[in-house]
Amino acid sequence: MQDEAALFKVLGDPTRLRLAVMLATRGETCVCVLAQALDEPDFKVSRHLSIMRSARMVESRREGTWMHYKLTEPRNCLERCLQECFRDCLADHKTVMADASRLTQTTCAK
Amino acid sequence: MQDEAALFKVLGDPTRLRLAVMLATRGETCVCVLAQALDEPDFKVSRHLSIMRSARMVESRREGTWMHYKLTEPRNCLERCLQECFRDCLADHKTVMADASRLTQTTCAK
DNA sequence: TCAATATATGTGGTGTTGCGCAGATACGCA
DNA sequence: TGCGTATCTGCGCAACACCACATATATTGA
Repeated sequence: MQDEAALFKVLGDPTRLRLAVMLATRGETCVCVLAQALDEPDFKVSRHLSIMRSARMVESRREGTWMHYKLTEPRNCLERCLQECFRDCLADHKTVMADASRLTQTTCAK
Repeated sequence: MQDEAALFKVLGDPTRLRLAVMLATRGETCVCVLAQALDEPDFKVSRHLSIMRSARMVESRREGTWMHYKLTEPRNCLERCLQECFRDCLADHKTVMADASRLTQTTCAK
């Protein structure tokens, strides 16, 4: 049960929950875009993403200097359920909408 | 988003997650039964239940010296989704099964 | 009123978490 | 090789979380 609780624990921080919903609705996204969306310093976003990665909730892909993050494929019922949750219950949340609208660019500068 | 994260945070502790699943599958249950099922001291179970109640995740009903707890009716999409999660994804978890089998009585002594 | 039972809470100790800052690292390009 | 941009990490601090123990409260029934 430790592992399952750990998943919830990761989502128990507002910044990480916003990131999770963002990735669920947008798919793979790079750190600079996420930081702009959330209006938080990049080191903070980066640190939370690394916590999420430790829990295998997200995975990263490097492309030049940019790091792209996405949700991992759900590997069991619980992970599937939680991702549905992000999309079905949280995507239209006020804060999430504000995060999305804060984006002036949909991808990082090339 | 604070509120939503707070919900996840409550579930981010193994003891509370076990309690949540227990209540989801058994319905209203009294503290002594929960403590026996989880094989944890009653003051610990009681304390975690009170944390869950602060988050309005459970509600209590007194009957004599006993306190019965149950999950609150879900009040939005997220709460509904999480309760489905308890029943559909976590009810057959090894730990939860062990909790259930540890019960020699299905209700507290009368 | 008093004892017994069930449940809740105050307390202190210890470990964990989130934060901002500063500095480190990684990569691309000149 | 050296610079600039993007990202990550070490650190110290303050706040919080969980635990076990002891004590308090609530209720019933003698």
